[in-house]
Amino acid sequence: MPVSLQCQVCTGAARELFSSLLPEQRARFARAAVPHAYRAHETIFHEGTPALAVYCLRSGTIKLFRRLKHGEEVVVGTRGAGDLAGLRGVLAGMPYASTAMTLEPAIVCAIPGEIFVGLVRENPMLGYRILVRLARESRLLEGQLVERNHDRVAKRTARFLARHLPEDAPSTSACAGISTSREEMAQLIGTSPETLSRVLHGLADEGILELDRKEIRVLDLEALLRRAD
Amino acid sequence: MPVSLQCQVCTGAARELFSSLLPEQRARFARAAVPHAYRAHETIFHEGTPALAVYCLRSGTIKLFRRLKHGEEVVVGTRGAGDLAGLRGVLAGMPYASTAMTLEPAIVCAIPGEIFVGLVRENPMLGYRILVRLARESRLLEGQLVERNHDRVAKRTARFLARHLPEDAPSTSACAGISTSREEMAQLIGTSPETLSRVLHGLADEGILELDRKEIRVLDLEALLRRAD
DNA sequence: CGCGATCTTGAATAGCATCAAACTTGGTGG
DNA sequence: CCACCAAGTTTGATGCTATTCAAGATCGCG
Repeated sequence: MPVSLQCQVCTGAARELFSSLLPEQRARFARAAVPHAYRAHETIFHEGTPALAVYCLRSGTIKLFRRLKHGEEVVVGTRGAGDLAGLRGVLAGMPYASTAMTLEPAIVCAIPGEIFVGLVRENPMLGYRILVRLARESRLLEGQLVERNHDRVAKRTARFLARHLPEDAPSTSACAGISTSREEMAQLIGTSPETLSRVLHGLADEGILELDRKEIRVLDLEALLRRAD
Repeated sequence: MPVSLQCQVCTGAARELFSSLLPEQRARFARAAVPHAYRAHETIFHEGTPALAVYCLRSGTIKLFRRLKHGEEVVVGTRGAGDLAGLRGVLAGMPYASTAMTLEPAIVCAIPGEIFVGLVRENPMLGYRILVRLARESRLLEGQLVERNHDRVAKRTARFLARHLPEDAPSTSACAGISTSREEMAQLIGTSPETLSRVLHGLADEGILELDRKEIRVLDLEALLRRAD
């Protein structure tokens, strides 16, 4: 798949992150960064392989997951436009701790680790911004994994739905923008497809949702949010 | 409890972390840092309060935990000599995500957040080292929480015991340095005291451990490690 | 020696995964 | 246009792990 993209040093959502780069640094960045258009369900990097690059999402969504010995995939996070992936591996100088895979078509810039680290080390402002971002991300990760340990599937599902409502959601009748299969949705919530199905139909029976193979409509947002908390 | 300690800018395990400080910076650090000797089970900072300081452990051990609505404590990590606590809150400019409490008597230096952030921003080498540390810590956190989600209590217990063996452990007869009560040990493993008791006695019945109210002796390290994996 | 705290043991139960079978749905080709 | 197939989804039945509640055992300590 030949790509005729050129890295503008993230004109997108990550622009501010890199805004402190000097012209020379910016040029170095742009020269080294390799953008690539991925289709849905393509792997960007594999758990356990040397962390050679940091990936910057210009568009699309990806999931990060670990594979257990048993073979099962555990999703540890998702990233969207403007987010970075593979950051920790590169900084720690260790292999990637998880696999990154696109959930939808995505445009992703690969920034070689050495270049990235070089820029971070010589540009304190960039370093500080990365630090803040990593700190925020780490807090969030902790919260999500604690939540997954201690909240019931029903609650997590409600929260997941609430998080994926389109912005322009009318308060009583919204449409969850879930493009993924039930299998994948179950993974993101951290449960099995069967259990998810039961929970979803439970909510439908109570008139909170309306289910359709392709779409999940929220009929009673109030009630949904009540369960999400 | 009046303390006559003085901060040497961490002559201990965290020394290398701060080794890049220039004399003036080092002096500023030492002036601002406030060491304090805590007894066991004292709270260093509370979840939800503004993150005003980074804490650097000179000696002792602490646990970090979140309290759920239900009232239950969820341990999200432990820190020992040379480790930092409260780092993410200060960097993210957000309240502490967890509460820090000593498990044993500990000597801990409080470094005001502004001073810490100031030093990090003006000393790229320090910033980079903090970054690497945070990246490592975050990977570890992720691994531990995933493990807690998907490994059985028996396995986690075995791992916990293996991690807490004294260094000079003879291969077949070691003594786990567990000073805490069963209640606390259960918290650290992420289970209930009752379940922990059952698991421990299960291992004892198989001749892997020998239990005593005050001490846990490992009789068959091989077998223990086999269960830990 | 007795009392309170901690630890242990037992029984009942919740929540979820798993297995397996029925049921949709969309696509394909006759 | 319809029959059919494969993939995805739903539903039911069952089992397992760990929690919870409750009662009993043990220890340390006054």
